[in-house]
Amino acid sequence: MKTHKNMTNLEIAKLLKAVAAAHQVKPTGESNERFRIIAYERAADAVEHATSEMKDLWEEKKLSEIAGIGKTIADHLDELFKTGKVKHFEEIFKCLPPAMFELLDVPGVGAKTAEKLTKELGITKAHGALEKLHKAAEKGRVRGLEGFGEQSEKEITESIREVKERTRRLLLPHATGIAEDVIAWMKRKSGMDSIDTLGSLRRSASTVGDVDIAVASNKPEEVIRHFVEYPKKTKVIEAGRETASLLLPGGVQVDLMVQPPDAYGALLQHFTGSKHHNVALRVFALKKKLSLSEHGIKKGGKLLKVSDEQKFYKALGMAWIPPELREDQGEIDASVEHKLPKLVELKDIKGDLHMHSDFPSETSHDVGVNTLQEMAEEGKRLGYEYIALTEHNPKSAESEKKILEILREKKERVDKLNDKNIIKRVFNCLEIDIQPDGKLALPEKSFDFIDFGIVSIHSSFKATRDHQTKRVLAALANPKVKIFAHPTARKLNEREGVDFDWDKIFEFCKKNGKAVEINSSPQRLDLPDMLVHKAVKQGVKLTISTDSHAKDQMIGMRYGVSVARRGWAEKKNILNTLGYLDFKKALGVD
DNA sequence: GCCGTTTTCGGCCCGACTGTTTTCAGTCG
Repeated sequence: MKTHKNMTNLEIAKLLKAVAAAHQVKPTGESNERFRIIAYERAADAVEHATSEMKDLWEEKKLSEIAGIGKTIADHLDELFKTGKVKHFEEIFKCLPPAMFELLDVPGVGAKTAEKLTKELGITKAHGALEKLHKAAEKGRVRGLEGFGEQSEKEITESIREVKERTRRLLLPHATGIAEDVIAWMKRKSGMDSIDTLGSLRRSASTVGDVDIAVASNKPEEVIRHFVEYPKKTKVIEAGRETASLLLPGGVQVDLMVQPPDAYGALLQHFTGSKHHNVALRVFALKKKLSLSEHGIKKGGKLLKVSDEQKFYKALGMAWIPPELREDQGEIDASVEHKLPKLVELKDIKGDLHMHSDFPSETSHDVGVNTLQEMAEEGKRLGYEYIALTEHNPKSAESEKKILEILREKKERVDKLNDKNIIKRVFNCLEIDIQPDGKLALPEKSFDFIDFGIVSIHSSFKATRDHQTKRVLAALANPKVKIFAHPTARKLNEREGVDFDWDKIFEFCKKNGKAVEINSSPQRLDLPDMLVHKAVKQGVKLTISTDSHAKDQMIGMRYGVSVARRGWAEKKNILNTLGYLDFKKALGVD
């Protein structure tokens, strides 16, 4: 494992996973070995999902604040950031081929298998390790090894191909669409008491791997027979008595699980996850001498079947936990103490504050496809009291005179639109670029022509955390700027978000009455849920908006609401749940 | 190696599947 001083969270996570794997392969014989492995895996997981870069936390001496990182690993990371290496880790990796850690990415290959393969096949270097194993398996050199056979060789070949072509994770709306279509097909058949999504889809995570669906029925064979007839399938992967899997175009896998109604609650709970939630829940249950599984709740060796989820949680002495919260972020304690948040709902939303009409504002970014009026009418249809039209700012290359003309023209058109009283208010706004130096891409006089501005980053994603933080704070300081839009600027499956000092940004927003946006567009879902949770804890006001470039995208508000819910947001945390007058007052606009 | 309203020592989730084996280890979610 190569290490250096500026390792990213992803690289550090991989390093910690490698340490765990090394311990599995080279047991020291100590009795706590098993748990040390688990501890390193947990730490790797925590680093991978942290909302700040470890290096930044290290500079602030806050490494141990991450759950799963104790004194020992914090010390190792301290050494890593100071010297670029960790002596203790190097000692552990000694005599192990670097190639083995690359093979861990292959599904079905764990530490033991990886080590055996690299040793037996003479693959040592990390670079190109996957290709070498792939070739060896294709040539039939794996089947002869002890503990391997034709089956496992085939498995390896297929898994590596899968890794190479790994279809990216599905975006939430895409996965939702697929699930809704499958569910509609299933409902054409009678004999099903309930049907629900499972897994990350049911928890409304931003991206989804497989689409998993649960059915309650006393006739599992019939349900499965109907399922495998799903017209859009490209292949039936497997069809057993209680489970079946289909492959859909684009490599999307849909799994179905069927249980009788009297055991459905345990099934639903178990396969909704998350893994971390379930582990924490079982630890909690053990203290009450209860053992949990997908089959039900065991007490003194006796299995209690559970028909619905409410009963499942009630049997543990807790309130039902909304799926969005099941990430082991404190929801179990909150549930026990009956302090779960009352999560915001779609019907609470009173307006959409980020959208683009076809008004020609001479921008260098995309314009929308619908007129100002069409956007307002769609807002009315969705039951909103207000919307904000936030076209991108005109190109800075235009003369100031031209820019002011464009903005005067837009203001007139919005004024006229407001005279028609389609909804209570159409706010005349702009989405303004935050330039690399923190200046806004708009002449000062322009601000007289708008009700308020939302600001966002569309370039210069790479810079130090300190620089990026100052950049945004400078932009937010403008009194007409009210909302920080798609804050991290991440694009799911495409680019990581910008690294900020969130404590500073949130503190500034709270103090100065600036709101932070949860952008609902499928590729963004930005602010990410973990940071929403942080913002909620710090008392920062949020908005949920769609960033629609066409009126039919405005329906996507539900996905932003999902993100808010995953971040523990209640109605009171979201500014655009307020009625028109209260909203105006809260945002400080006329 | 981590962690703490039953513990600063002594615990640490549960079950299924798979392939290669004669009774189980490794991996996964």
